[in-house]
Amino acid sequence: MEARHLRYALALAAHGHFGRAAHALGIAQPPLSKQIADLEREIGARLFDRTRQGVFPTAAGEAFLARARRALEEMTAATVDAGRAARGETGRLRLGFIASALLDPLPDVLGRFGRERPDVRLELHEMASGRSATALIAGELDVAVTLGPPRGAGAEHLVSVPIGHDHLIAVVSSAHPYAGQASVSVDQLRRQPLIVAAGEDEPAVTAGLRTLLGEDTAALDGATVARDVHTIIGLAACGVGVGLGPSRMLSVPRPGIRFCEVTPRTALPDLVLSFADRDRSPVLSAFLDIVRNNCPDVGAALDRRLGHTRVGDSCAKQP
Amino acid sequence: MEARHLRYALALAAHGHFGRAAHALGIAQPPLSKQIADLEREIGARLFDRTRQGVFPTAAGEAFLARARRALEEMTAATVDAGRAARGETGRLRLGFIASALLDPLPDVLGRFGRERPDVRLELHEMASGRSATALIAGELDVAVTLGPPRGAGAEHLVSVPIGHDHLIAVVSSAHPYAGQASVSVDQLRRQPLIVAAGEDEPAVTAGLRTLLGEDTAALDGATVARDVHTIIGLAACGVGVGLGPSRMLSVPRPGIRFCEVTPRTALPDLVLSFADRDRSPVLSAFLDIVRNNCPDVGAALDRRLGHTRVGDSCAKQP
DNA sequence: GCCTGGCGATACTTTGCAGGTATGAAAGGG
DNA sequence: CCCTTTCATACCTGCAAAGTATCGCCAGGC
Repeated sequence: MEARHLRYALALAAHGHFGRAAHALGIAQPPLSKQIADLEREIGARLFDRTRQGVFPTAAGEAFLARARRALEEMTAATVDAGRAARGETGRLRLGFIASALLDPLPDVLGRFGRERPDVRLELHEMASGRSATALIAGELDVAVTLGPPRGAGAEHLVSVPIGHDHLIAVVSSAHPYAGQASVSVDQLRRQPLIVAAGEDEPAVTAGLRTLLGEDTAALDGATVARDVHTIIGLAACGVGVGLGPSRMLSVPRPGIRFCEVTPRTALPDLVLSFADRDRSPVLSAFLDIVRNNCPDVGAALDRRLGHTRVGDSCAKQP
Repeated sequence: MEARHLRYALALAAHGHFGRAAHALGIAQPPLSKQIADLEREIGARLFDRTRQGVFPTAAGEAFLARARRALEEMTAATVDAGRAARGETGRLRLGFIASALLDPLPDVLGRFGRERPDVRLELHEMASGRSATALIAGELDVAVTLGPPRGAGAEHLVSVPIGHDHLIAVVSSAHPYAGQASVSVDQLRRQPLIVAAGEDEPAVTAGLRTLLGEDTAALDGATVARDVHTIIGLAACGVGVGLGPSRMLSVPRPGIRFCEVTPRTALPDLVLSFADRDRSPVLSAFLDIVRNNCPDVGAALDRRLGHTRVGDSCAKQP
């Protein structure tokens, strides 16, 4: 049975007349008679009563037509849904991100994306950079925002572009001795309990801190390890010690705390956006477009990485 | 788009390999490639990613395949449903019947029918014979059980067979003077208030009573008209008068009442089953089969009426 | 590095069937 | 009783689906 048979049967039922139904279908009457006859033979039951007063569906015909209508609806919906998915209007985007990214670039990007693509399901997974990288390589994520570019087995199949620079700053309670200072030195830091958000899953940050503090591993090893920047700020506000985190923290001012620069100024690993280089998903491409529009320099970096293979070509029509 | 395209796309997705999918479909590989290419061109989007590791649906492909699966399911369901409807396993039977038919033939017939055809929706409409007849002619009923064969415009297109004979009996309260009698005479009836269930919608019964009681129209005109036999019995039990009704009433014995024959014995119009002679609905034919099996003489009458045009031929396969 | 094998795409041929034209058969209506 | 209407049948044509042969491409192995 072919879709043609369904269309013909529905037209015949709608017009109640072979000649008019055939005309509406743009074919002659005999082919319609034959197709209906073929259909009835295949079904093994008469679907239409041919009377002088017109052609009417039998009970079997009514049952058939109800299903036929739904089948054709599904078929047109298949085309529509596929088109929407191809244009990235529907689908899913699994994003892994480091918590601090929620401070600066993500709110804008996710807001725009949600507004532009309301029917795309955004799956947001806050995780450390190392876990994002492995999940991305394993195909469990579509995009990742990490501190520093992903490393390790499989990372060569990822495209990574920096989407934000950062340097280290300190945060202390307003009551802290350093609270009035514009900046704190490395020596001052060594003399205080530290609060950092750098475990084994954030190798780039850990390495940066180690370089800054020199061989004095004691200061770092004794530091309180927080899971994210909000915890750093919270602990610092309690006076537990000096919090060390990305300058992105400045975007969340809060009473009872003070921020200080760290001298010497210490660059942190870039905030990096990564995705599989084979991934031509239109949803991903829409996401990248938004990231591109959000910060022009990122767009340039993206274009450099992707060369002339524009993401999104996969849904282009043939000439 | 044709159903073929859906089947091919699903096979390709299932096998992840053009060659094997084509083999499973019983065609060669190039036609499959072409059909998939045609489909993708029609949709305007690539549905499958051809990689070294295999052929995988894109996001658009996944959306398409989900709908395609449902469309094909609807199509097979269309065949199945049509077949069941053609065999009379599903559908609807609208039956109009006179209330007294519920005393004798209907309980058996409806019980069997419900057991044999559990998926047929039985629509039961208790109504007077006249209304049944007009509803049947208007196509609002499929079968009718009436007192006497339907008459009037359009009745010639109905097939009617008697399914039960009846004669008039009387019913009185146990306290009634006639209660001890085996039978009551016409003279005795004329001397008592009567209770009958014969209005203008039951012309055959009214005519029968008028013949019995002769020119003394007063007895009949003054009679209480009940809507059904149960009301006749109820009123008679209250001592309101002498109830006159079909002998079928005997099948509902009840304390506090007595039944008496009426002399002379007076035949009532036959209980008649009617349906449109053009109606070849398999559900109707199944219903008639049950009626036929329930009482052999009815079967013979049915066969005589229908001649060699067996009901149910409409769903026979061509040779 | 080159060969080889596997896979999908392409080119060309064949064929089956959808669709067109002409006509027949049956049943109402004037 | 003929004529019209309507669906079915017969036969022909052309397109497109399927088949055959081959190409191009990439990967993996010697």
